[in-house]
Amino acid sequence: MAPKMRTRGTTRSLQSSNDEETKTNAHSEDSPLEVGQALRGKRKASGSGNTGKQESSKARKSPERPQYCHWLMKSEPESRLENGIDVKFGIEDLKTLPNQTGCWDGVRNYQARNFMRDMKEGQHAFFYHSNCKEPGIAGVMKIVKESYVDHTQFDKKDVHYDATSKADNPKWSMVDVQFERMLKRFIPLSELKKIHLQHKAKGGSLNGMALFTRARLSVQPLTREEFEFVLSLEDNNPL
DNA sequence: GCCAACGTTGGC
DNA sequence: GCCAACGTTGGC
Repeated sequence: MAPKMRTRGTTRSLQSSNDEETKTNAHSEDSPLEVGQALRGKRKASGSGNTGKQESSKARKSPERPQYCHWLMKSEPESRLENGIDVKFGIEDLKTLPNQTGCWDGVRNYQARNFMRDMKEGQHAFFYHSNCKEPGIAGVMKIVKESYVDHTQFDKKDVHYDATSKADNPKWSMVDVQFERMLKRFIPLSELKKIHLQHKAKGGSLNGMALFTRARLSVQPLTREEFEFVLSLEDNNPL
């Protein structure tokens, strides 16, 4: 493996992939849940799901979560220490890994985790730079391995070690991502925000973009329309 | 199951 | 560095 670095909290870190456990498959049934669609308003107390277990109640019957096939994943491109460890991991760092591929570990938020569990091989995700001088979308990556157990949850030395997660029932998952390309130009959050506001007022593709409606989620879904709209901005002049 | 306290995210 | 937004925890 390789280096490892992490991003904050829910965001991720990475290391080269390799699978040790390819078969682990986290997915299992344990499913997830929460949220997805539900969350509408504010978080309802019941939590959204939360902990892996409780959702059981049957409340949710439907395995029906809307099927998304495009994603946005946040990571911090600038150095920042968390428990003495640098969590920096920008798109340039991903390019540096063997095969330009790494595992997106360190996600410790159930909604974000569940979105990763929904990811399918071959789908695309934007690499978003957060908590930095110029936040925004830097490039595109591809999901190259579907969700499996995030080993960092059991590593006491890791920033995202989770003492509450048991080996026989791991809480956290990760996927492997491969760098695909940089955007032709960096699309800053400020520009996306202006467009979002316009679209909210008069209609448009970025009307309900999760980046604004669920700002703190580090792994979020995009509709095809949103994904394509963002890509179309590459050829425009900055707003 | 409710909800106040607490912790984290992440823009600014 | 500040702090608003919001997810999580835990008492009751």
